[in-house]
Amino acid sequence: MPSASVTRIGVTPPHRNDFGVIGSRLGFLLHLADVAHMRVIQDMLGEIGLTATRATALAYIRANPGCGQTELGRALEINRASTMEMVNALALVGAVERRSGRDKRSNALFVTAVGEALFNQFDEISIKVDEGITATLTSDEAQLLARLLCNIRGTAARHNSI
Amino acid sequence: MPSASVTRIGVTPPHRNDFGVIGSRLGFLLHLADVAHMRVIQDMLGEIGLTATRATALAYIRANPGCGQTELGRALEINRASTMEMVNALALVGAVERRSGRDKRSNALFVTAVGEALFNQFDEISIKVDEGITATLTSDEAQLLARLLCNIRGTAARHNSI
DNA sequence: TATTGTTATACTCTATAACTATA
DNA sequence: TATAGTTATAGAGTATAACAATA
Repeated sequence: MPSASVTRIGVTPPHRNDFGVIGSRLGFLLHLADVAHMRVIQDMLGEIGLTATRATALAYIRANPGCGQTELGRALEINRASTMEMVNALALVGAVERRSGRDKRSNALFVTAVGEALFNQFDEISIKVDEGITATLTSDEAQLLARLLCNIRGTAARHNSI
Repeated sequence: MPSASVTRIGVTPPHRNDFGVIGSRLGFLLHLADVAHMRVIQDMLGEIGLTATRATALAYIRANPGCGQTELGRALEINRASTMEMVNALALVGAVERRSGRDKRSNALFVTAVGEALFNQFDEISIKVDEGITATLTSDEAQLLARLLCNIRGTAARHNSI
């Protein structure tokens, strides 16, 4: 997954693990859940040489072959300069290729065979981690959770774009 | 809230907003929701001169007056060196005080009057953002969501500690 | 020996600003 | 004028490693 910052919140004992009134807020719980989840993801991705951002970039390029860097950057919500460095990192390991794009300014990005293999490893990790989440849920709950998370994102995104 | 990294995922048009199979994974949706939510939080906290990590530190010290730096660092899941700098930042604006601790090695951290006022502003923001989340939910859903998020965190945290 | 705080240093990720070339 | 890519530089946040004082 592309990388913005997952603000950390307390977990590891020994500590009193008490944040007062803040500790019961839904937004706080959402963040705690995501930080713990992202830590698992990052640890597992680290073993195959990916970061969450780069893995998401790989997924985006794979789903949108021939996309340009600017478009990728918008999808990942990072600017062109940051996108540049990230594509460089993926190109360096041979996972992504820059080809000539629709005009002489733009690149067209493609996942290589190496990148495809890397993506498959990422996908396995993603599936395994998701199984860890859904294991604690009924299938109704999983479906509801997906809907609620989309709602939260939609509400927040609307706020962000105003 | 203390700060770990919220890995970013695509939001802003124009882009095809398609991450393929990854896009439907619960962990991915969880992260998208949290990134959007944390962006709102960080923006609002920025207006009162706080970061999410520092605000959470403030909440922890307030809930655990006299706690030491090491304990705080464990609660925030950052190491002692990072904790040092964060307490420095809070002390610099007069929100937190270091007093002598239970032995001559350790500090005891306290929220000052300035810090209390700052916390109240943080709390207002936290409440307002949470209202944005719960506005899209029934109260049953909100309660369920809280439980599910705690489950996810618990499962992931267990994984992290092995 | 272990713990607490501290300092110095370095790394990662992202941002800003300015430049080139195309459109 | 606006857009795509690029480069150089800087900032925030965290980590590692080493040190002093204390337990």
